[in-house]
Amino acid sequence: MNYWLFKSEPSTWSWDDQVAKGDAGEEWDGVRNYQARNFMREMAVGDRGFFYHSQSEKAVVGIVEVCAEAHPDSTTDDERWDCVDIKAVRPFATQVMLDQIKADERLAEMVLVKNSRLSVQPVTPEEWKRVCELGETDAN
DNA sequence: GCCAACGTTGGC
DNA sequence: GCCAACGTTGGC
Repeated sequence: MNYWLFKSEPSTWSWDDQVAKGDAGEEWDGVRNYQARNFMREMAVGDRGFFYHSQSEKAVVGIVEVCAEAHPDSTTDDERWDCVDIKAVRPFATQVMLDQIKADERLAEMVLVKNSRLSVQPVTPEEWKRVCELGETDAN
């Protein structure tokens, strides 16, 4: 199983919106960046990801699971863009703020820190464990 | 609201 | 195939 991070502006699509979709999940559509798309194409059903709120909150707020492999993005006719479906698994007991991540030397190499603009990104198992620890949340 | 960083586009 | 111009993202 691989780990990922999905970034969203809460004003556009928030954790609460994601939770409201329940186990049916929802397309992670609207991605128009090749790197991000390529990561989604690598995802398998059952992979886990962090749900990150950018802009005003800048915090990891929950854990999601990939529930459908990459397929054409229904919000465009452009065949270049694929997306996966994800569903909410559980919220973090404590949100993990970007500041905390930046301050943690074990997380210094996270893509979130290194390339803050990438909206879908891989997370290493070590980073996964550490962020869950900071969020006081079950990593599994 | 500004601006730096980065990705994409299009002219050559 | 390079690179300038432009648009977008996201942190501050």
